[in-house]
Amino acid sequence: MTGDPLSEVFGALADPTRRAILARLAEGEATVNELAEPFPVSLQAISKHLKVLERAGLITRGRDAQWRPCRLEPEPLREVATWAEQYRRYWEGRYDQLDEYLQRLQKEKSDGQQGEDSQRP
Amino acid sequence: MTGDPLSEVFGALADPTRRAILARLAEGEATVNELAEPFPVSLQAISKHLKVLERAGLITRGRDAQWRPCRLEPEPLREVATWAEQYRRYWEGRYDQLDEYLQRLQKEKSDGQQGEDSQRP
DNA sequence: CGGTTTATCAACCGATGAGTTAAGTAAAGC
DNA sequence: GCTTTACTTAACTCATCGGTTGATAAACCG
Repeated sequence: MTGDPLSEVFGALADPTRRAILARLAEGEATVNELAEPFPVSLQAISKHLKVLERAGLITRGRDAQWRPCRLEPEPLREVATWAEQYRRYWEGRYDQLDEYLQRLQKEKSDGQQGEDSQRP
Repeated sequence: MTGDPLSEVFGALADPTRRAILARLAEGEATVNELAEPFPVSLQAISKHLKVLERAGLITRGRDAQWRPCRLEPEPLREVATWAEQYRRYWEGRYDQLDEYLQRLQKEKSDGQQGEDSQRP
């Protein structure tokens, strides 16, 4: 994605196969073949998905002989939850004082319309 | 993205510009020009971002003369939060009985290794 | 009316994504 | 030591993404 960690994570999650892999890993470690088994794509495709998940920090991979067990790394998911929670008051339809203030300020700006070094050429 | 709603939402969120637009909209409705102002890209680029956000259900657009005020639509964000919350017990390091059972089952499978109609050719 | 402001649509471009097949690496097993 | 098993890397295809410029639509303003 764009490079920043959160974009990397969201980008990794924007694929149902990868989300399914995470769901599977929530049941415990698994090898690449085990992870690939349910999907109608090549093992190489899964290998790529795993690399994406790894880059995003969503999984880590160990070594056990020729197997490469994958493990769920939940920290980025916590960050996603935290990020989304910021908006909780919006989906709960509740707005605290600051929000109301900001909304009122916003409204006045679109009515009164002046000040604020805007981009008038 | 792949078509399913959640992928659409995650895909929309996988861009810092679009997340910044959402953050701005959390302060209240805004027009396209207002949203574009902070960014070093063309208005058309922002218009495209808005279309992506709209397709994902993250914003709606009204009509006020020649202006098209954008509004934050928090429902998909709630779904994101809910989705991520599924993994809460993992980042809290706590596992309930079912999880332990699944993990044990998983471990036994990788040790004992038989039964389970797997993909042996 | 003509011009300005606000925003979208269309065509293009380079980069990236998700998939493929084919070849390469690495450890185990006989 | 050769084969098998597990997985990765490489090279390619094709679609989509994020950005651009240029043209267009629609509503207001004088």
